[in-house]
Amino acid sequence: MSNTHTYPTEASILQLLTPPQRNLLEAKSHQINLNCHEYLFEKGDSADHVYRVNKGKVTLSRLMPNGEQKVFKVFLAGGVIAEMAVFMQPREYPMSAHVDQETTLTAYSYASFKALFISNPELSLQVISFISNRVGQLMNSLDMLTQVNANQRLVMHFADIYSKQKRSGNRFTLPNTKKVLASQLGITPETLSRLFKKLKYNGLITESGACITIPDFKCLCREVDLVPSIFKSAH
Amino acid sequence: MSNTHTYPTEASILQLLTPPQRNLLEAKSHQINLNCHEYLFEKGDSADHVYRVNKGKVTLSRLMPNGEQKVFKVFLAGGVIAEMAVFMQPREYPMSAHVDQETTLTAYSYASFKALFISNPELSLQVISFISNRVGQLMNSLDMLTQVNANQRLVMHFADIYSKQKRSGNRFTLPNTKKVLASQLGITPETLSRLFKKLKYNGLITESGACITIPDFKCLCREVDLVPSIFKSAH
DNA sequence: TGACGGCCTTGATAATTGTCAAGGAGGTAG
DNA sequence: CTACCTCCTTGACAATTATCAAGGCCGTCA
Repeated sequence: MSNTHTYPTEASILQLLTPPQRNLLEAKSHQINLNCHEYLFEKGDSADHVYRVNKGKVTLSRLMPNGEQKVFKVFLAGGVIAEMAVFMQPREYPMSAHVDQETTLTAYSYASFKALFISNPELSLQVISFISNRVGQLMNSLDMLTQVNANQRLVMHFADIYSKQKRSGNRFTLPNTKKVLASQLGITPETLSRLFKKLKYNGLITESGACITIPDFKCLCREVDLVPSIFKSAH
Repeated sequence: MSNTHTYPTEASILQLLTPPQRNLLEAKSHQINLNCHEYLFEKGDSADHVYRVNKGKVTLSRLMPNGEQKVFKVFLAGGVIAEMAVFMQPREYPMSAHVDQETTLTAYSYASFKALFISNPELSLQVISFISNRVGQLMNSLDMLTQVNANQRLVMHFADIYSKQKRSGNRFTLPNTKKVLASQLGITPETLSRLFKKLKYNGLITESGACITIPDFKCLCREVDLVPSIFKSAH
């Protein structure tokens, strides 16, 4: 589970900044090093910084009503963490972030962002657009997770990963362990294992290590009763 | 299903405005009347306006992969519609809004909001906060709908409604039909009916028309394996 | 090397939820 | 008043998913 190659990262607030604005932010940033099993922050901590992963891996998770730890998201190099949390009120991280390998990050303070926004009204507008889009995506996920079954969720997740990894052909790499994947899909590892088994048995996917190949995407969609048009919203 | 009494409304962007800002917006607004079975907008329409419900009821829904219409939300008098959609890119409504009774609304244009934000950087900051909070709420809903069972979702929904209706005692009123409620919870009407039946049989809730009474909330939580602390996030 | 501890898989079984079919209650249009 | 129509309920059954238990695989660490 090493990640020497970099994955394309999702859009972040940082990309809305012009080079001068970005320099201003970088000038006030500082570096952080974390060792295995350390926490970047815990749920409830004052949300004073946005972090960018330079090397390593950060896992965001939260405690569920049943007492289990649910993985919300995993950030690799390039990922930007807590870009929403610092603007929420009360300004507290809504979940915990820990690392299980040596990780280096850049920390940008809430105050720097605030200063940038105040002095750049057009930037603020872009940020409002950006976050509104995130709201739209979340509403889509919300339907997705309630209206479709586990099989369909898995395929949609494949499409999601695939669209973020602009690599050759019809292959992509699972960024996490299957246990984590199951947690993200809201199913148990056992159920996930069985879904994989069935898809492989039917020749709809091929698995070699963490690498998945999908010979015919439309065929896969048909199998699980999904219209391919859904994937326009993926990205 | 008349709604002569008003329900407390959720927080909206409009409430962030100072009186002068609000006046500016109102000056450029216009009124809209809709009759039964008319559409306010349909999914994909250019999202040029935010609407405020003055009288009547507006239902937001979207077409699911399986071809069914899923109700996302119902707005009564005071509700503010599409306050996020107008800032998304592409600027299109992500779902459809229709009315099934005579309804009057006030329409505020995207351009007016944009002008306000550009000339009031502090307002923009507040809006960023506001939307970020919405993101946090949606992430909570997301967990909720994937990690907990239908029984627990129902009880959490009760808590949500209750917290928004600051009325006497341990009673509250269901704002929608049970069919709509089932759709919002992501279950079938049949399943919902059976959940109600079981809760009533065990004396955990009493039902009289659209009015629900919960004698002992903690007891209800215990029954469905929920820690009451979850409800701090409600509202 | 061997022991331990994750993760992944598989089987057997149970719990949850959906589907299909039918009927009652209540409202509305003709 | 009657004929619809929709919502709500209930029953029987099927599909989906979780739970419990066990074993294999593959690391790390002593």
